[in-house]
Amino acid sequence: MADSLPTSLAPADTIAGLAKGLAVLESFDTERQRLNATMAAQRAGITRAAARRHLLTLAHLGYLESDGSYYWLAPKVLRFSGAYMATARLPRVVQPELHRMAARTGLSFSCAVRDGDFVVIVARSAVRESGDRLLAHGVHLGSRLPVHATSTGRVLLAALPDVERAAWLAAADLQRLTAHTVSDAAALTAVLDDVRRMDYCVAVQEHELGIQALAVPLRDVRGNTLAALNVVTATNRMPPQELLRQLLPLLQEAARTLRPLV
Amino acid sequence: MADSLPTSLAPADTIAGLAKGLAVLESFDTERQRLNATMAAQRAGITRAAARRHLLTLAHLGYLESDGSYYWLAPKVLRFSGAYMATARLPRVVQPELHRMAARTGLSFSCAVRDGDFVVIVARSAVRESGDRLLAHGVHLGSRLPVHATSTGRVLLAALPDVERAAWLAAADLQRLTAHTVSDAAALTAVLDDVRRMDYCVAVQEHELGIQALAVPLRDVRGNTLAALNVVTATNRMPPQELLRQLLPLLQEAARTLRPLV
DNA sequence: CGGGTGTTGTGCGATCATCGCGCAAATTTA
DNA sequence: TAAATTTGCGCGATGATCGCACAACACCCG
Repeated sequence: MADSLPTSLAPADTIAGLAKGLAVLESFDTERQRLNATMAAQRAGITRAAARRHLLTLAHLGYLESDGSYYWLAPKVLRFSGAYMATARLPRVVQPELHRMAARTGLSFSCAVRDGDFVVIVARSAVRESGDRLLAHGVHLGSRLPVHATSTGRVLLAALPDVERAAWLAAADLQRLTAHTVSDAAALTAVLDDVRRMDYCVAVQEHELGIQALAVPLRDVRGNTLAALNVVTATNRMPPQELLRQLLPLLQEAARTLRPLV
Repeated sequence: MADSLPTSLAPADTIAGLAKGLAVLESFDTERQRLNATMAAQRAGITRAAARRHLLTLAHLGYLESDGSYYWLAPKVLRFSGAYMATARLPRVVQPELHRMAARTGLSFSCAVRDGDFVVIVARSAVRESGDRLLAHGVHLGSRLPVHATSTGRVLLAALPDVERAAWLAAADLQRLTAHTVSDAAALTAVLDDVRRMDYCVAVQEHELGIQALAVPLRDVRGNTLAALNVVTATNRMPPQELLRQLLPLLQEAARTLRPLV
């Protein structure tokens, strides 16, 4: 139900069928992986009959698979991410730098941009920890993490002009994800002011227990913040001040190197 | 122009707007990353006016970015792959096995399924070679490789029933990608018969010079081939018979381990 | 076992979203 | 500067999409 159809009025030329179809496709997420017409209708905010037609169409085109009643995502949806990854400048130039840092430190680095209330991971270099347990496992390319509880998200929020930031904060639902999540608008504003002043952000166990992250903004030559770079570590491996001492210079250096390239 | 709109007649309830919109979204690929209304119309096989409306809609929904005339993919398209990767059983169960094999051998392993004339990479464990030059670089999650010139593709083709295989071969455009590509239907049939008999496939420099690959089918307990697992090496690192001797047992063992899980 | 209650599948006529024509503005070429 | 070409987009006609409503099915409970 969270974010279904665009709330803003359709701007002149809009294809309703396409918007609804994508709303249907978006309603398949981590929680609801298998939907029937009734559920899809609810989640996408359309009628059951319409949902059925859209599901049928998506299945016919190969984006969904179906047993007749239920539908689920087909691998064909990877086509879009494949095309994005192959063509978009940002992941292409950032990826090698992330690999380099990961190789040097043995830690996991990501690059993220904002999409509404979430950050989207557009590049990542994950390192298997001892054992093959992945840190912050389940974070893939294309993963969506809540913007208010992540180091990258806060860096991106901090880069917003005051009015936009205020508007976002007023509308946002700052869910408490762990006992450490800052879920109060005033408190978050203060945090974001800090982020602006320091030009980095540390988030300790705000999104997931046992995990902490450090992020810096990635700016282009004109000073626009295009993305955020971050590194993730287990809290029991490194105290926050070590995180800053060892990894902040590395991230800042990477951001500086990438500035003319993005 | 290649594969735009579904050629089969629309089956009863189909939302034309959605089908066209997705055709538009699909027309952004590696070759053409930035399109205007005219080009998108050509590639998607619709009129310019319609293309414009669909592009506008996609941009409004956040899937495309635009400077007013040209359009390109926005990171929001990663949402779909993120959802697929988080929910689909296949990549989830295969991924750890790929990592394990990659860690043991220092080589790159993938898992692929077929989508028409292409295989789609649904899971991958890439290993940076000495230096940080990635082997078969540019192969990402969601990458689409021609089915006839890849080890995985042939394993998947070999699993087709005779009639389907024949139908596919009759319609297929077997592009010659390197001097080694088998691009003759009769020759490919023979190759596929071999693949069936041996239950593995080696492809040496057929897709990319200097690269060879070995693939085996991944079957479920009922014997249906769901995907293909493969490993890629540089031709100058390992002669084909070594590839078979060292890596075939590893892949077969992985496929056997995964059978009850997929 | 049968009637009631909720859910699902889908045909159908009305309606409004979508169609592409075609003009005007912008841009390129001569 | 004028001609030729491409692009942006308004408009009325039309047919694709809408959701109602009924039938078929599943399930529960008296």
